[in-house]
Amino acid sequence: MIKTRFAPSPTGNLHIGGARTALFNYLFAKHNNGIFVLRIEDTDIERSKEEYTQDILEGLRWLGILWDEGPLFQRERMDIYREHAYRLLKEGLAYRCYCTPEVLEEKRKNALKEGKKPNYDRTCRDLNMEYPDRPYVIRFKTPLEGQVSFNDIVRGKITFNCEELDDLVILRSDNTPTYNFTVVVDDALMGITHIIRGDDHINNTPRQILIYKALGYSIPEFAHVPLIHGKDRTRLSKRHGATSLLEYKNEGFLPEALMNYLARLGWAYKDQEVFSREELIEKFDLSHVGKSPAIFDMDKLSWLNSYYIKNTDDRTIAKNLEYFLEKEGIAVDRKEKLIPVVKSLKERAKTLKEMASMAAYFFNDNIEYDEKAREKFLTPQTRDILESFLNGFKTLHTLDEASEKKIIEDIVRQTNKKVVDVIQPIRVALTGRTASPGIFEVIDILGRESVEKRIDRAIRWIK
RNA sequence: GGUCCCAUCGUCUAGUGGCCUAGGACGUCGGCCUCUCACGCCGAAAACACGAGUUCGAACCUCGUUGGGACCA
Repeated sequence: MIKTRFAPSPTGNLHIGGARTALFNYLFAKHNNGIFVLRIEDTDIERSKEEYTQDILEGLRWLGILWDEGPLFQRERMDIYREHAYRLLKEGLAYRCYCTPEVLEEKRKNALKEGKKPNYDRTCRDLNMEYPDRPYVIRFKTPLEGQVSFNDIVRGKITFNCEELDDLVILRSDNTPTYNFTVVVDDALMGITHIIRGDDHINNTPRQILIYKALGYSIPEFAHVPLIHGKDRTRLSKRHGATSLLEYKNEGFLPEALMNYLARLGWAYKDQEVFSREELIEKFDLSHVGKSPAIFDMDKLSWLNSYYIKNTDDRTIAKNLEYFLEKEGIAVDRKEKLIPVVKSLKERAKTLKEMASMAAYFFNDNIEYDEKAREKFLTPQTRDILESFLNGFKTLHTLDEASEKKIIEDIVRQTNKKVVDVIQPIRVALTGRTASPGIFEVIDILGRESVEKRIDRAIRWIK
């Protein structure tokens, strides 16, 4: 049974990179009918915050990355780590180190001065006595020589020399375990078979493998996926913009679009660009994950989002639109307008937020005129056009495009103007802007009463 | 600085020794459509980092150089 996990530490929001790591783990597990576990690595009490945990959980739920087990919290498992640390101590695979931070700092400086590596010099490794009254840390006994290598699923064989690794601390003097130790204990105990994580962890892997071996647990498969970079080609961080996945939600992105985008960042399936969740699960594999870092490209995300807006059913979009309209403070009193509005706007909006701002004028007759639009199209010269249109419009028994068109064509003939010159003032009168869906569509959505009210208001405004 | 990793259009990528005159997508530019704005459609520019080798043949294999990144300090 395949088992993967996503193990963020709640020291920050869930960002794009973390979300993609989670996604790959989720897709790989689902593709193989396996289990996806969520584990919160909150051992760093200083920096871990409850709000970050919430952000992570909410972000994953929003994206639809649902976990089968968890969330497990490392803070509740401290005793387990301690037991493991003392077990290694008892078995002679770890040792007590009494060196104080000051001494260590001194040693590090000296080593550096002599041009040596600033590794711990293993003074306490072969100490055969205990000092019951002195504080100590527990260090792992790293083999003095030999190599550790592993077969990374995405990168192939990676080898490290043991001399490069020093005797890392597994339990601090305050009795708290360290990162490289807790991950191993947890992954082993939870039966994780495939560890898919960012390649910033490659350097940790050999130490972890050594710990697996010392503990007598079987070693999982590793797959290190490249990090996501910002435009400046460095690791994605706060200064690259969105710090939380939920900001994308608030900006009006569809979770399906973001998931699709994230999946294609570092992974490809031939020439295919658009994937539903089901298709991703069906087609995802680690062998087509790339090795080089990918740069986050807002333009492409934007394109995918508009694609998904166009191709998602109207009711779903309408529900979202309503949410965004209300968030912008626009009361949606006439809900029956929602679907028609979506129909005409889904081709034009790149995000739901943008759609809401384009939809605002449909829901309130007291529209605001865009300044430039007003100056250009609501003038004494266009008043006649508006009046003619209003008069003609009032005589209509039924509202249909053909007869509305006829009114406009008549005005065109009488005034000797171009169609566009007649329509634009009407458009501004009805929407307040120079750009909108087709004028007959707008009239249809607005309905007789609103149209007359708005044209009339524009005429009075000119006077 | 040490260790490890990486390298195809601006960006995401296809490519696993002959199918490559290097394909697709976003973006850019040009055109068509058109009541505005979009959508859509058509077209264009745009890449195998460099140098050696292996081979009949290399984007693909090997080595080196250069560049980039991550981790540790």
